[in-house]
Amino acid sequence: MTSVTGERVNQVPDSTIARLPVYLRCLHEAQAMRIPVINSVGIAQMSGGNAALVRKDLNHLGELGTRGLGYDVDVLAGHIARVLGLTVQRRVVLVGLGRLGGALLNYGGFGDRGMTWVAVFDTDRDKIGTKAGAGLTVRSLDEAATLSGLAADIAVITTPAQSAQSVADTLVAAGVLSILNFAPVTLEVPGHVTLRQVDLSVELQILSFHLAKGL
Amino acid sequence: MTSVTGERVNQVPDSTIARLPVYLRCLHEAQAMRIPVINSVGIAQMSGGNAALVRKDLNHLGELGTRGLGYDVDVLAGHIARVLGLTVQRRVVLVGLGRLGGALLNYGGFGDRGMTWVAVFDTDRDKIGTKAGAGLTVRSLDEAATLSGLAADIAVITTPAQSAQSVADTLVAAGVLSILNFAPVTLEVPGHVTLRQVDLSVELQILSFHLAKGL
DNA sequence: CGCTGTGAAGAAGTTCACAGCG
DNA sequence: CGCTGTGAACTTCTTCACAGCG
Repeated sequence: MTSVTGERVNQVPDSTIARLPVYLRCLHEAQAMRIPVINSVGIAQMSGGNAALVRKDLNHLGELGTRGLGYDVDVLAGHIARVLGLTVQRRVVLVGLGRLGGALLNYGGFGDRGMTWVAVFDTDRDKIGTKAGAGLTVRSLDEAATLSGLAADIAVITTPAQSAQSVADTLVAAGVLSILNFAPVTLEVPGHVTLRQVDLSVELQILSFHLAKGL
Repeated sequence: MTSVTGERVNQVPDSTIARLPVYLRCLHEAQAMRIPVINSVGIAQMSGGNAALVRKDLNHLGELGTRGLGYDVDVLAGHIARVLGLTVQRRVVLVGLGRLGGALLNYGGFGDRGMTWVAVFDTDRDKIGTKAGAGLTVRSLDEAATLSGLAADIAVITTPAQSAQSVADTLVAAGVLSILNFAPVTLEVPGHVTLRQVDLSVELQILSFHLAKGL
């Protein structure tokens, strides 16, 4: 759907999208430091990237800079937030209230911008009915009907690997369009669902490789 | 020691390295299912990738397959583990025993293959001296001498954003060569140190973008 | 005949270098 | 004069397509 607003956001490459949240964080830091204007070199330093790439990335969102000056921090932050869809409040559900799930629930960085936890699910009878963080009561995922009624945008899976696929199936059936999976399995979801895998042990193994290489 | 075995591991591209841990996980699943041989199509399905790419990736490690058959699961798993340096036990320290830190400490997936927690640090006086998971006692990072004595390979940072850079500096000074940072800041480390950033809120923001894009 | 290994083609992403505007 | 915006060069990654071996 070629968006009525005529944005050319569709053309923003994935690699750029992955960097925008980082730029946004840098801009928030700049705001906290009362810096009103920043140039591509400054953003590159703060984000650990390259200035030319920063310009290319930002240019995908439009011509937001002023030649000879740089970018207005507030304007740019607002623009990135809008492109990332953070101006809309996203409704997020957590499935699997283990330690990691609990950590995410109480992780300030989320609720911060655009994300609201709307439900917590677990299969453990001892946990169901108890209060999780954020004032939410832990429920059973069996109530798929309940899930549909939540109109959740994003689901975060922090269950054991063995249950992750069936949880994902339930979520997809309930209309969830985006899944962030922390379980160490490759999930299969229909093409219209966006899936991101975060496997913590993969990260450690990559570091291990670099240690092995460096000797 | 420029590896007596004359490996050509140095030429393995980063993108391949990032996928090897995923292939390894698939092979472990195959082992659990008593599947002795697997072909590139099978690995591609299990890992959610493309068969040609799987072959290219694996071929970087040598000619490990048998034409007309596929790859011996055990042999391949062993080879990948060796390339990733998982045959050596890696000594990992955790800095910042918050909820996320606690979750990682007790996350089975780590201790599993090649990773051993050797110390836990925190600045909170109430936590120092108490037992964390894995039978470790929480210590103060002030004792940088202690840290050096640990001969840690990898450090995992789960402190608040504001303290992460100074923690990283301390770790680098103590000789740590690989850092996995969960704090939402861009860390600066010397070139010889490998750094990986995992920012959980970045992941959610990327999902948010895809929701926004899909209308 | 099936599946790996691989050159060649193609796509995607990054860096360069500078024109052009404020 | 400084910094953005951007074509063009370059590099890296992925896919294709098939030769070649078991």
